[in-house]
Order: sequence, then structure tokens, then C-alpha cells
Amino acid sequence: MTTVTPPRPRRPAVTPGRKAEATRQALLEAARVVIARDGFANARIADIARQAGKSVGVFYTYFDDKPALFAALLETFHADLVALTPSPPAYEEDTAAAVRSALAGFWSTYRRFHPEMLGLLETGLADPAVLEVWRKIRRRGIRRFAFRIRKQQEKGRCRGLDAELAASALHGMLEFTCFNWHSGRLDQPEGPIADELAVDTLYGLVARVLELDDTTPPLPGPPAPLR
Amino acid sequence: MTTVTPPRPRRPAVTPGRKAEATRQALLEAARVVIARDGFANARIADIARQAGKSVGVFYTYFDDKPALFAALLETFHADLVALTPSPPAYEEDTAAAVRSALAGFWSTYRRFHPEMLGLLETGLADPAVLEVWRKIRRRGIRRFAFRIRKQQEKGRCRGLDAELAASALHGMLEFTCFNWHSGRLDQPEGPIADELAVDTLYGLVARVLELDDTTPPLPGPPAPLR
Amino acid sequence: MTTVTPPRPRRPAVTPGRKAEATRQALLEAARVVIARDGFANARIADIARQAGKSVGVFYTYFDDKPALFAALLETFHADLVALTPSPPAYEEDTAAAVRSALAGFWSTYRRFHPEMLGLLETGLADPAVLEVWRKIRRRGIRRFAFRIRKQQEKGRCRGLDAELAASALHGMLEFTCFNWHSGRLDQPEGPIADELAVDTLYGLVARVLELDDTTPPLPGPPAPLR
Amino acid sequence: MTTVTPPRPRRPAVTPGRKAEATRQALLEAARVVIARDGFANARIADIARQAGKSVGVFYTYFDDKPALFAALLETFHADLVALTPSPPAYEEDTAAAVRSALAGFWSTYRRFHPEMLGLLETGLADPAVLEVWRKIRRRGIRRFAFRIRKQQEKGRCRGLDAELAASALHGMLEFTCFNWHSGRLDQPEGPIADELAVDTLYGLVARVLELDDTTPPLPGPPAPLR
DNA sequence: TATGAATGAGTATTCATTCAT
DNA sequence: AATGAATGAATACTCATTCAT
Repeated sequence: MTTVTPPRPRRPAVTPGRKAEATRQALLEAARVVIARDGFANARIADIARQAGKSVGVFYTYFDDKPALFAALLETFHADLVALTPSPPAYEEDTAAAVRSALAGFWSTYRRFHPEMLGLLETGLADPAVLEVWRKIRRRGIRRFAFRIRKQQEKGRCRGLDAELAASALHGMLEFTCFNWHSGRLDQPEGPIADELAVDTLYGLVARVLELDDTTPPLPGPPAPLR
Repeated sequence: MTTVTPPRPRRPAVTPGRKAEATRQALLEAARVVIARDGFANARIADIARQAGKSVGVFYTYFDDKPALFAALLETFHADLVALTPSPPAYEEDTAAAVRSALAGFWSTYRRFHPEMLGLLETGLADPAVLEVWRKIRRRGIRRFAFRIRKQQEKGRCRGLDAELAASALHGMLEFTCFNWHSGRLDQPEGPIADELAVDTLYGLVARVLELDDTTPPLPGPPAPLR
Repeated sequence: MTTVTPPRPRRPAVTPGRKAEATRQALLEAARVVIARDGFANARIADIARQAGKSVGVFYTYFDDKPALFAALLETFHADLVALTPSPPAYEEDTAAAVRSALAGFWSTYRRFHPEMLGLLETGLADPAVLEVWRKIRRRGIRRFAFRIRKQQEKGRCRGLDAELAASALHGMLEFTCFNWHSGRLDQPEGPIADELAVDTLYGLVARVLELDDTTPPLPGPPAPLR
Repeated sequence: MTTVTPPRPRRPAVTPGRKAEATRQALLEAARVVIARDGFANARIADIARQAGKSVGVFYTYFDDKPALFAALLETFHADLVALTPSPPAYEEDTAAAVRSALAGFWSTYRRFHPEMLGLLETGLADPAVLEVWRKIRRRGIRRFAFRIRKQQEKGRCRGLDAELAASALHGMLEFTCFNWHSGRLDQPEGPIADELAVDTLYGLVARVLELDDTTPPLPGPPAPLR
């Protein structure tokens, strides 16, 4: 037995008034604060509204529910990642520099979007809709890593690596590690990590995997000697 | 949502009779099934009990609450990781083989403990008690990676890498990637990944970072050319 | 963005234990009391639970929501109406007596199921699921009235009446009037109506429409003389 | 949910300018559309305002609250019913024709005021203020039916009928049946009912109850043969 | 030990009503 | 008069946890 389903829009189509957009942004920003503080699952709608200095009800003027809010947050996250891409020419000119710059971009982007990343980890695997967005975000990054690996393979480097899988692993490393280091909760007994050190380290890892150093000969065949 | 549980002396000392221990194990195993299927946050006590073929009430005969159940799962997880460590001599004899074997161990351990890993990702960052266990688990793995990096540095390899940070990143890569690939939800459009391929790929990455190949000269200094 | 839909039953399939059935019945009965007192729309789950001497939560052990509870109430209502039907032979033997007895049955049934009728009127037209049950209930009664009218038409009576429509109107009269008189709220300035008087009156109306009196000649043709 | 509204002197005396009255009418009309579509309880102020092409706020310039809006609708309803009454002479001249014409009036009036009737059914029994209006509306119709029955009884017809009760039942039949047939939701599998057929049928019923046909002898005494 | 019915605190969500502009 | 963003009280619903049997 179900109640009649109103065939009319649930939220009265927020007209993009000045004030309206400001409130929406305030809620989004408040949500990021609360998520960063309490975690995604623990973030209550009421807390978010309060953090924004608004009443509970107003939340539903702008979002259908918490998942919808998170979707909005992820949208910005994704858009930012897309904007981050260095130009292809840059890669050809000085691959190492381009990679390093891309990593620096990653590092700072994942700082900005720490709450979003927290939400992805907390709910991504259990919520199909979130999972789909996360896939989209990863696909981009993985594709670029795989492209770079194949380029190197054309030069006789990165021998024996499955480009797609290696890219997935590299992307995972960046995603998780940037998140982890920014969170300051899991490892780091000695306080926050300096940006330069973090990027240097990540570059040290990625550069070795991609065999970016041209002064060293390529590594030999499949590096798995015995099983 | 799991929270810190003050250790209170409840549950009238379940004398671990045959049947009792069997029930406890049944509940633990059921929890793993339900968590893998629905995620940790979505796993209800009632579901776990039903999956175990038991009544809800009996859950509390064996566990103080949901966090306590997860703590019990993590305990086994950690114990298994400890048992996994290859003997130090093995490393000195054939480092590459030892690393490869350690990675293969990682891979299969993270398959077995997929539900636990899911729980860590979902709640670890928001629940101090869980976070502490996760830290302990990671610390072990990171220490070993850092040790290996320093060993390599003594041989003139892995120049310019911060051993601790690089180890943290490598561990994160393994942790997240094994979890991810086993979950089969995030990347993988083409079905599950063969064990050998997965381990080969991970080894390919780790071996490059550690510069395990003795036939190639060490990479030059800090590999970050320009900032 | 939607949350994962648990593929498992929402309510853990109430096993028909003794106590369980008693509680379910208590809730149903409490609901009838509260609906009769406050109306269907005003009946809060919490009130129903309290009236049953139970906590809120238990309601959801037995019913998915208020509509589901109402569906359960209507089921009994319908079953009772079905059980009410006089045997066909009775009709043939003494039609007038059989009709009168059927009306008396109606009258007392609609007293018993006053809360259900209230719910039908309040929500029936706006809730498709409820509407469907109401249709089923009416269809039965209407079919029987229409059958009787056609029987009379075979005897040259009830000339010019559309059997289906007339049956619909007669059924509506009974339904609404029994409800109305039992409610004691709308007309009646002089207190409750005696059962006999009510049934006599209803019979007086129905008998005239069906032209049950055999001592009077049938009414002439279509009784609408001028338009 | 509508409730009794204490008459408080709010709304700073809307001087009924041209535009003002137009807005008020637009809101009333919009309310009728929305109620007919969604039911009274489901009709939200916001929906009504949107349907009228106005902002939510303006609703409260013209009405104190939702009950007040419904009261305004019922006022018009009642006024129309009053205006409907055929002149007494008409009855004496040709009773059958007058009754038929009254029924036709009923039929078309209840089409026009379908939303109002829906509101009465949905809230009338639970809201004392609405109930009172409904009583007033019914009283008029019942009084006229009772008057007619008594007139017939003076002629030796309608023997054994309690005039008041029979009138209440007849009025209920008309009220409910006109509403029901106009709604097109409960019975009618074969589409809307033609006006003439509807009025013919209702007349067929009422005329039989009132024994309007002068060519047939009056029915004998109390028609309830055995109890 | 086991059962499963009962509890109730914790949250999400809706929508009539207010109010600054 | 009109606008539409904001308010918050009222309710529904969930699920970890308790407890009588």
C-alpha cells in the first residue's frame, strides 16, 4: 500500500536569485567543514545547517537529501580535476617537469577537496551512485597515467608493465596518499608534511615507476624473476 | 557508527565451551559476509545474526556492541599480517624474491580480509578507536618498507627518497590497490584480475621504486629536476 | 544520487509467535480507536503505539507504515463483508426478508468498521492503493444490487433503471448513510439512532427502489416524464 | 490538517481593489484545481500559489491559513446551493418535474463543486469547523426532502417512512453519488457518465422512494414485513 | 546460552507560516 | 501588494540495544 505519488516537483525549482545562490554555497561550504570534522556518515543535516548559520529546513530548499548534497560537492571536485590537466605540449617538451607539475596539482587539489575524498572513501563502495562518480573521476586520471606508461614503453622503458593496471595502482597511490597525508590522522607522528617534501616524494616514486630519467638505461624485461 | 568503547566488564564470562566458540565464530564470519555485501555502515546487527542463523539477542552474548565486533575482526586481521612476515635471512639472500613473496602475501591477505578493509575505509577516519588499530596495522608495513628503502640507500640506491614518507605512500598504494582490485567495483571493466598479473604489476611498481634490479646503475640524486 | 537499496527484507519476517500475533492485534485495535477519535489523517503512529501500550518502534515490527496498517484493517473489513452474504436460496424464498436481513448486516458491519470507513473517505480518493481496495469492496456490493435489480426487471419491475448505475447509487447511499448515522457527527441532533429504526428506514428506501412489494402493480416505463 | 481558527483580526484590511480581488479569485480557483488533482490533504499552499502563478507569500495576504481558504470555498458552495432552490409554486404545479429539475441542479452543482466536496469528505469528520459548515449545507437539502416526504405522506404515500431519516439517507445518496460519479475514480470502468443518464437514474431512485407516480396506488404500511 | 519481541534515542524530512525586501 | 527565502515545529522511521522467557 503506497501513498499517492505527487507528480509535481518536490523542491519548487530554486530560481537562481542572488541570495539563493549565496545560501546554496554557504551550505556546501558548511557541509565540507562538518564532514572534515565529523566524517561523512556522522555529518548531520542539522549540523550542516547550523554551521551555515541557517535553519534545518533551508537545507531542503537546495538539496533533496544528503546524497544530493554530496553529488553537488563531487561535481565541483571533478570539474577542478578536469581543469587541472597540463597541456599535452608541456608533456612532450619536458616530461619530467610536466609530471611533477601534475603531481603538485594533485597534491593541492586533494588538499582542497579533502572532505569530498573522505566522503568517497566512507560511502563510495556502498553507494552505487557515488561509486559511479568516483569511477568517472578515477577513469580520467588512470587514462592519463596509462597513456604516459605506453609512451615510455614505445621508448623501450616500463617493460613488462600492464599499462592499465599499473595506472590504476599509481592513481590509487596518489589518491589515497594525498588524502592520508592531508588528513594528518593515520600516519604522521611529526605533524603536517611540507608541500615540497610531499611532492618530491610522490615524484620520486612516480618518476621511478615511469623510468623518467633519461640518463639511466631502461630496466630489463619483465622484472619478476622467479615466482 | 562505531565509537570508542570504554572497556567495561560485562558479559558474564562466557566460558568458551565448544558450542560457544562455534557461535562466536559463526557471528564473525556472518559479519564478514554481510559487510562485504552491504558495506560496514549498512550492515545491521539483525542482518548479521540472521546470516549466522542465530537470533539477534545472542549477538550481545559474544560482543559488547558493533564496534567490539569490528575490533574482534581487526584483531584477527592484524594477527594474520604479523604471521605473514618473511624471515629476515630470506631478504638478504634474494631481496627481489623476498619482496615478491611479501607482495603475494599482501595480495592474498587483503583478499581474505576484504570486509575488514572496507570497514577501515568506511569508519577508520571518523572513529578514533578504529583509527588506532589501523595505525598499528600500517605502522608494521611501513616500518618494513622504510627499512628496505634505507637498506637500498646504503647501497647508493633510492637516492633522495624520504624513507618514511615513501614507505607510507607505497603501503598506501598496496593497501588501497589490493582492496580496490579485490572489490571489483571501482575500476575493472573486464572482470576480476588474475592473481599472477596483479602481483606482477605490484612487483613491477615496487621493484622500480626500490631499484631492486642490480644490473642497472643506481638512479642519480634527487630526481626532482626543477621545481 | 540514491543510497544503496538493501536487497534484504526491511522487516525481519515476523514469525507468527503467540506474543507477536497478540501485539499485532493490539496495534490494529489501537489504530481503530485512535482513528475513530482523531480521524485517519490525524492518527499519529506514536498515538497508536501508546494506545496499544507499546513503544513507537514496535509498530514497525508489524507494519511498514501507516498505509500498510490501513491495508491490514481493510482486509478484515472486506473479509467480513464477504462473510456477510446471505445464501442465494434465501433470496428466492423470501426476497423481502433476505434484503432486509442483508441491510441489517450492512448496518451492523458498518458500525463495527467505522474507523475503516472513515479512513476510506479521508484518503480513498487521493491514494491509489486505498482506492483499489475500496473499489474491490464496492464492486461486490454493487454486483449484488445490480443482480437484484435485473431480477426484478425480469418480473417487469424496476423499469427504466440502469441496473449498474442504480446499484452504484444504492450502495453509495448505504455506505455513506450507515457511516454517517454511526458517526453521530453530521446530522442527528437527537442522539444515536435505534438499530431497528435505521434498518427500517433503509429498507423502506431500498424496497421502494426495488419495487419489492408484490401487492402493488409495477411502476410504468421510464419514470422521467419530461426533461 | 485544518482546525478551528479563532477569528483574529489580522491582514491589514485588504481594500478590495480590482487587482486584489483578481488575485484572490485566482488563488481560490487554483486551489480548486490542485485539490481536484491531488486531494485536499495533499494540496500544498506552495502548489496552489504556483498554480495561480503567484508567490507563496501572497497567499497570506488574502487568507489567514489553509482552513480559511477552504472556508471561503465552502461559502461559495453554500451560496450556490441556496440560489439553486426552485420556487415552491413549481413544486405544487408539477412535483415530478420540479423534483427532476432539482436533481439536475444537484448533479451540475456537485460537478462544479467537486473539489469542495472532496475537501468535505477528507476533512469534514475530523475538523469541527468544517463539520459545522457541512451540517449547514446538508440541513438545507434534508429539510427540503423531509418536507416533500411529509407532503407525500399527507397524500397517503411514503407510509412508514421516518421523514427526517429518509431525507438524510436520500441526501447522502445524492451527495455521495454525484461526487463519486463526477470523480470518475471509484466505479465507472467505462468512462464518464452522460448527464442525462445520471439524472435519469437518480430521478428513478428518488421518484420511487417518494412514490411520485400518481397512476400507481400508494404502497401499503410499514414495508418491513418481518424482523 | 538462546530467542525474538520490545524499547526509545537519534535523524531525516515536510510544509504551513513568517518576514525582509 | 508581491516576492520567495527562511524558519522550525511536527512526524515518520531506523536500528542498536535490552530483557523477559
